[in-house]
Amino acid sequence: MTVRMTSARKAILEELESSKAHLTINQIHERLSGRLPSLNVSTVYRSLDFLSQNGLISISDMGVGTPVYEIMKEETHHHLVCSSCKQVIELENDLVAPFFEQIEKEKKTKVITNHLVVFGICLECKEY
Amino acid sequence: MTVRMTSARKAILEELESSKAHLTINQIHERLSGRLPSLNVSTVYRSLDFLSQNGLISISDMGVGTPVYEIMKEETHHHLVCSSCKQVIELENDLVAPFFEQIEKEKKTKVITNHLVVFGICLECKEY
DNA sequence: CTGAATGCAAAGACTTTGCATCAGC
DNA sequence: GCTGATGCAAAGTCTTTGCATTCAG
Repeated sequence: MTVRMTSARKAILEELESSKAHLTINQIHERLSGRLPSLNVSTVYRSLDFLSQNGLISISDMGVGTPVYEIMKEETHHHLVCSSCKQVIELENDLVAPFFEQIEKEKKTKVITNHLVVFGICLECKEY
Repeated sequence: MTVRMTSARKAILEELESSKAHLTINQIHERLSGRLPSLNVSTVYRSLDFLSQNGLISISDMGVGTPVYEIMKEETHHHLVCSSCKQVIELENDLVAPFFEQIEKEKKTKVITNHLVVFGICLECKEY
């Protein structure tokens, strides 16, 4: 079974790559409908399945109801999402890596959370 | 607008309390259909909304496709889910608390992740 | 009593699937 | 040219909603 890099898959990867964002299925479909007017939602579903199965993209739940998809990078990256204003704050790897190492050591597991999401209340929202 | 502790809401809370588990909407509905045969799924949806809005239960994504619901406890609790065999391993609070404290200090936020889920590969699955 | 919560059925949204056609390789 | 991927439409699943009825306070 040979794998084909089709225009749909390529377009999805490019969109996720260039936008560097977490996108929902519908956002991906909308954004691509300019370039690929006949692109069907079912193809987006199938392509996202394919790409995540093959480790090219990752899936996270950021608390918006549906999963979001993003390009899989070498570097892990992590976010703090404000439960109140939904703002996304970056958590530097230096902050998270020691925690993961600790888990791996104590639990003898390999952590593969490529994108950790922690929920909280941001500074601005705390003040009101 | 007065709040009513109805039999549906009470039954859901009791079920989550006694099972001490993460249950999906359907699991909750099934488990209660013995006690409340006429309980409708739509009531389960509405009740879970209500209970989570009011901080009595929490919602997490454990990677099973649908969210799971559980009783909100004073103590936070955290899990490592094996992406391969789906086994759930507890992460002691002692392991996680310092990490959250670090985030709160550096980001000046309040972390309210009551149930952190980290994905990984467990010891057994690593060996095969 | 009163109005919030429920049951029911219907609508809506989201996701998957079968099959003929298309297009990478 | 093969065969995997796509488009389309239809089916399936999950979730929400309107409305009459029920029941908690």
